[in-house]
Amino acid sequence: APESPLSSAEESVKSQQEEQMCRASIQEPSETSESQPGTPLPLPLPGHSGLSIQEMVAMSAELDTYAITKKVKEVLTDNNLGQRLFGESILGLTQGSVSDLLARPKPWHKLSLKGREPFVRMQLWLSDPRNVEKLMDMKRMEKKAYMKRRHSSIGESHSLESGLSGSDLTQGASPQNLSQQQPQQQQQQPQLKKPRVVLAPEEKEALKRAYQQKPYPSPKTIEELASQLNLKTSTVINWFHNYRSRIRRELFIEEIQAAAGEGGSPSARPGKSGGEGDNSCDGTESDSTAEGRPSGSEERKGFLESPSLSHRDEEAEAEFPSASGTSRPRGGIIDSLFGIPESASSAATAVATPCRNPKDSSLRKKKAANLNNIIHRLEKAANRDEPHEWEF
DNA sequence: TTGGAGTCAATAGG
DNA sequence: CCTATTGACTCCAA
Repeated sequence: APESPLSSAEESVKSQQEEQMCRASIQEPSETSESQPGTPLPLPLPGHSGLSIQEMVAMSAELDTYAITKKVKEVLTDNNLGQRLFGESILGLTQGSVSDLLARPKPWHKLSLKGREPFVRMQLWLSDPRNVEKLMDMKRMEKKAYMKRRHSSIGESHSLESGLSGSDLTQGASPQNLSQQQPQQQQQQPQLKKPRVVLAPEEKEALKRAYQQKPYPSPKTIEELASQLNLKTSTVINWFHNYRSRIRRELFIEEIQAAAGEGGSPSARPGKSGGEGDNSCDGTESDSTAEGRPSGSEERKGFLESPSLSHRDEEAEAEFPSASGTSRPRGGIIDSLFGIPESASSAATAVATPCRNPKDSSLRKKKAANLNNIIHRLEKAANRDEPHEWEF
């Protein structure tokens, strides 16, 4: 299949590390009748023990999320089973979420309890000898139901029996309402559908540039960006939330890959071909970045000092220092971010550190993002009274 | 309130 | 059909 260009060192496909969960010795507080506040998912999960998924998640040993997703993808493709079916019936997630999860699994130690749930379900599914068979059955039933519906005018749903039950209908769909919209709304449908904002490439570029200047823009900056780009403030805010989150995730992935094929030659991200020549940067806005605090009681911010002319690179561009690694779950919490003057107490100092090495800027950019994140928190903490322990 | 984590769900490509 | 991307939302913790 069109898998990655870089063959990550395949670890033994054997991932059978399962069976550590399950009733076993861990005695749970007996009945613990109290129903989980959560557990909205009606997914009964293939029989298996009588534990709830959350209980299993809680006592599960560390799982290799990368190996699990790799195996799941393999099984699904080998059997022509789609993500939608798998997601809705096995994980209780939608197709898009499954795609994301399978393509970019976060390392186990970075996952919250909630985030681990899908992986535990996947592991459980993988260990079920009849997993494929069951899923195929469901697929057949769906098709049958579909055909029926298509034919006869009325189609009622059945509850699918068979061991697994199926999908749920994620409720959700809470009514929206909200705000206005740009001069652009005219839906014939009785329901006003929000048009779903689609940012233009130049808008994304501008946002990325803004992000490099300030990963955590102040409300004022956000306001400025929004008006300059003609976007709603909430859109800009959401964009920053999402971008930060996604950059962070990519860092995790590299962490995993690096761990997998340590020795080696990480090689450089292929990056696509250059593309056009424009790149004159600042085609539209530029300027900005003003934000002058009259009172100046704030900290001073100095972003990149040297304009340099190293701007290019597909994704966006950035010349940031590189720090290696991030954090380890156990052991040294700070095994990284060296190469940077510890004494550096401001974002400007760290971020502005030049780094002559025009290679793999993508990687560097991500690490820079992480660094910025750390810096942001440090500054925030410093601003507060007692910054007990920081954990990166 | 702000930011992070997880997701949803619309939509762009195959 | 299916999968990948991504703006927006919900829930939660600080």
